[in-house]
Amino acid sequence: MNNLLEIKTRIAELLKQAAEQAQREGKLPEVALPEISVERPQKAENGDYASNLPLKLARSIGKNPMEIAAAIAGLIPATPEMLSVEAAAPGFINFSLRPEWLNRQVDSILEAGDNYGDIDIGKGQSVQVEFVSANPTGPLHIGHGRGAVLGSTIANVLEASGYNVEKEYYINDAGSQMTAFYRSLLARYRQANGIDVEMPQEGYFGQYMIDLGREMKAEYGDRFIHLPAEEAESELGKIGVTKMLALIRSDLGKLGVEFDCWFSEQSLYDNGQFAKVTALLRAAGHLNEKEGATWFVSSALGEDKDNVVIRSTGTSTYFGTDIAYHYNKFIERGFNRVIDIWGADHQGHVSRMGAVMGALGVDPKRLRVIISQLVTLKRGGECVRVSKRSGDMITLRDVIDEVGVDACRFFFLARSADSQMDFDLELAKKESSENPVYYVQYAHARIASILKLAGEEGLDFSDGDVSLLTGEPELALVRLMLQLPEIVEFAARTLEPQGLPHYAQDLATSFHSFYKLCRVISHENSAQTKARLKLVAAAKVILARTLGLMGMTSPETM
RNA sequence: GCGCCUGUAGCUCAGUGGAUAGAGCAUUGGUCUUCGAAACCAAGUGUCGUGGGUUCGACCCCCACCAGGCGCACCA
Repeated sequence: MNNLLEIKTRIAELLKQAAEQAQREGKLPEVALPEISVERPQKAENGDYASNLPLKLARSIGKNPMEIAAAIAGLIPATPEMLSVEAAAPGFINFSLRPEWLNRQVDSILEAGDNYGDIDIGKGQSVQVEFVSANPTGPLHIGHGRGAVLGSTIANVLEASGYNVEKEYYINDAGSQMTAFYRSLLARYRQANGIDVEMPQEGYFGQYMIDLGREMKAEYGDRFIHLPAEEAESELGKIGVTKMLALIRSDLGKLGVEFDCWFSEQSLYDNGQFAKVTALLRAAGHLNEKEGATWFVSSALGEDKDNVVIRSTGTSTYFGTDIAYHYNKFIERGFNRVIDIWGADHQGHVSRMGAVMGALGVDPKRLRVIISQLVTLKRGGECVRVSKRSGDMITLRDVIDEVGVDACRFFFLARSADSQMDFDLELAKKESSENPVYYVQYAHARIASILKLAGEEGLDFSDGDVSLLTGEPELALVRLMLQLPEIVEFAARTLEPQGLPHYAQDLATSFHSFYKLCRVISHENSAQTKARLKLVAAAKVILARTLGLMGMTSPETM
């Protein structure tokens, strides 16, 4: 038994066996047992784990929960790791771990090293996490940053949970927004060449397009001026998209986000996959023709209405290609699970994708769409615009430069994807410089500094005896460190990683508090010094792992 | 009008149907001759939007309403 995740399962088994034994012995009536939940009490005085099984049973048994609790608790055998099993009002059974078991785990943590926290709920299943996927029509804004941080962290957590993870960026390099981008670029390029032309109405008016037009002129001169518009658009467009993607890739790199695969929407047409999928759907009766367009009959699958997949002009809609894209994900590439992270403006798209799963014969549970709510950027309470369609904007890069990568990541992660958030630049800078981002990193740097000192003094603590770690601050820190696998498990199961930053803060608090109360390197007590150095080294492992999962750095000095 | 999300401390936000609802910021008081004071310790603040319901027990589940956001295209 090497971590608390296993202990939790073990406790549930013990409870089940004890309850069944009580029933056999006639101490409890024979009723079906409810699902046994084992939780972590909020108050330390209630032990390390608790179960509400007696409270749940009281319903069907019609007995006082405390009596049930006492009956069950009395039948739970002694185990090497458990100090006590107690019935507690109003009907809990509380479990406390032995200090001598707890402190021994410090050695396990050191042994596991960077792998501590790994669990195996994924069992090698393949899962694709697709996120950001912004049109390559301009720089990323703060909202994309939120999706990027969320997606990369979810990918990290799934990886740590035993999944085989692939991170993908879907490049919308086809469709009407790209056409608008091409036309805008041609207009700006012509303007850069001194030709007085108007921007297309649906165009991208940001300053970056003017810059891009000038850049094209600087690099290619008037090469595209004399081409027919269509040809110029396409030639310029190809180069422009490449440049935009490079920009996006570098912005994401700055945020610490990298992808395994950049998947082109256009490729779905080029390799015939779109045609293949529409043929399949048509054969299965999911498509019909109406008003000159081809519709997906989602109303037959429980949706409010049908949706166009191929316009009367013959081009596919976003929805249409997304069907082919998901066919590709599930059928062609065979991912066991797919997680799509979309912005709030794609909300309406979610339920019809569910219908698509049905039409493709794929279990809808294999697709999970996470909607990350809007981010409004503020500066001292004033709204700042982030739209790339019009005018000046603050880009993701600007925010990272101003606030810092680690602070950005921490801020995004601490909030649930479901809540829309105000990102106040002033507040973010202020809070991050004082707390909680640097607070956590400071704990790591402090530990690094202690270990450095130990090294300078030639202290070898590899033979440290962790059983000496019996003080309350020491054990409190150990208890918290051992929770990492549970934090990872929860995040992986719910795909909500906001537990990580909160856990990181708790760890830091526990460490700082320990540090204040317990002198680590002491010349009077070499055995205690060695034991505490082990504890501190293990705390460093846990902090670094937690920060690593969040995609944050673990500084040795600050 | 319909759908999704949100409403918790002055502010920004956590909160797996359970035991006295939490953290940071801000505010107020203490702590540095010893390993990093970017730290520690202590104090205070809540009709958990409102009203019903389910339950032994609800911030959490259900219904209605109020407020804010986002969708509801042959845009993406």
